[in-house]
Parts: sequence; C-alpha cells; structure tokens
Amino acid sequence: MTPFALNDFLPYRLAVAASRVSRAFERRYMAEAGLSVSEWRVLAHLSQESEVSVREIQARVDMEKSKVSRAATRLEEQGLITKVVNQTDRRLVSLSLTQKGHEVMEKLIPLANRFNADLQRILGPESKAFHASLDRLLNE
Amino acid sequence: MTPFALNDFLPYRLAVAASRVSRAFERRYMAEAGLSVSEWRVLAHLSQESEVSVREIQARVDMEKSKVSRAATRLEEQGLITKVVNQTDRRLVSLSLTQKGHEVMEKLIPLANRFNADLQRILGPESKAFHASLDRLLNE
DNA sequence: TTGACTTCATTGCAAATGCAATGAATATTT
DNA sequence: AAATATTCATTGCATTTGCAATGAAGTCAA
Repeated sequence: MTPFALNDFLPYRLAVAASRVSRAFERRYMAEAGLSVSEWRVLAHLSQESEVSVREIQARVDMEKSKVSRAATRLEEQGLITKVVNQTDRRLVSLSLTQKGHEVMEKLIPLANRFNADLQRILGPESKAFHASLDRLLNE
Repeated sequence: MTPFALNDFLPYRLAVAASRVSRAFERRYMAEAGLSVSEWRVLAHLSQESEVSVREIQARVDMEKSKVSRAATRLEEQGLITKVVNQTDRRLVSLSLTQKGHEVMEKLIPLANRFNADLQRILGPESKAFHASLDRLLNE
C-alpha cells in the first residue's frame, strides 16, 4: 500500500489544532457568557464597526450568511444586539450592539486578548512567522 | 470600547485556515469518492494499521468516538471497511479495509500526498517551522 | 414604466455533530 | 463467586451546519 502519514498531513494537523484552540477558548470564556464561537465572531466584528449588515459580516468574519443570520437571531434573543431594517436599502439589516452587548464585550475582550497572548507565548519567537504562514495559506 | 482585532486573533485565523484547507481537500478529492473528511480520517488510519478498534482510532485520529462509530458505519455501508467483533475482547470492534477499501485508498493516497506537497510549497521554506509551531500548539 | 436581473436575509430540510445514556463485556474488589 | 466498577461501541436527542429555495427590495435596460 502506498504510504500515507496522517500525522504529517497538513489539513489534518491544522484541523486538530484549530478545533482544540477554539474549543478551549469557547469552554474557558464563551460558555459562561452563554455564547458560541459563531456568536462571538459576530460580536467581535460589531465591536469594531457599528451598524453592519449581515452580508458585510459574512465577508469580514468568514461565515456562511445563514450562519451569520442565525447567530444574529440568537444574539438578539439574548438582548446583545439589535436588528433594524436599513432605511436607505430595505434589503439590508443593520446589526449593532445594545448597551448590554457593549457591557458583555467590555468583559470578554480583555479575556480574549489574554487568551491570544497566551497562545503567542506558547508559540514563542516563531509566533510572527506562524502568522505569516497562515497568511500564505489564506491568500493562496 | 476596549480594542479587539479579530484579524489578529489566533483561534479565528486558525479556524479559517483549517476550514478552508479541509474544505478544498474535501471538494477536490473526497467528494467524488463519496467520502467526508471524517471517513477519510478513519480510512487513513486503517491504511497504516489494520485491525484497529474504534477506541484506538478515536485516540489516534482525534475524533469523538461517536463520530468514529458513525463514520465506520457509513464506510461499511459503502463496502470499504469491515467491522468484526474482536474475539479475545468482545467489547471491541475490529475495523479493517476491504479489498475495495484498499483499492480506493490506493487511488486517494497519491492525491492526498500531492495536495499536501502543494501546501508545503505554498508555505515555502517556512513549512518546517510551521509544523513545529503546530506541534507546540498541540502539545501545550 | 415595465420587465428581467441581481442582491439580501431568512427559512426548510437533510445531514452531521456533541454529549449523555444505554447495554454489553471485561476487570476488580470483597 | 458475587457484587461492583470500568471499558467499549452504539444510539437518542437536541443543536448546528451547509446548501438550495424563497420572497422581498433594489438595479438596470429597453
């Protein structure tokens, strides 16, 4: 049989690393806030730009539009964001953080930044090169 | 609002890279073989060691046991593997490739190796360092 | 302006997932 | 040996997902 080493197979290693890291983040910080990673992504984007449409988030946050839409619905149910039909183009739905949403993010962002810093520390001096490699994979 | 840059957040970047790479692999090669990534993982492990239990695969291939179990069921339905109760320990189920399973892998493995080589090429000389960083993330 | 296209967001549906619970088989303890 | 605990694979259930289909709103061209 032609040899094959799953352990050197990049798609596999990448998938395992990604899911472990995401899961750790989710369990450590998101779970107690009652948030999933999908919801976190939407919130994260909204904390940078306010009044964003589903479509825009879909592109910037790299999620299927239906995934964004449903995450937004759940976030609205939790009172963290608001969905309003855009009045200049009524196809669009403007999402924005509520007061409560801001408060939640005010707590979560420092945790996320710390979590990220921990990862950078684990990577050590290679951290920068690692990011550069991710860039190459993402832009190919 | 405390600043947060999703684009520098490693869990996010890793997740995006992993899902794009896996998806590309799945669509380019697995789809036409009628296989999902989960099923591929199981097959990949079976091509290295024959007669392996679900539990063993679960550990080596980093998948939930129910996921392994269901992937195995689907593979059996496709005639690619065999499930037999282990006679020395009847709790275990021994999975192994059928003749057809071997044939399929004989075709897929070269494709997978090529796909992997392409990725290494994209990464260029940093490729080795990238793998080393993945190791660090996985062993922390 | 009317009609054909395109762009948005949501939803229906089938499939996949994670987790807990089940039940069967083996190990361990008393 | 009997009772208890552990290990293993599967399954039930609720949830999430991806994709296609829908319908509403806007754009463009004749």
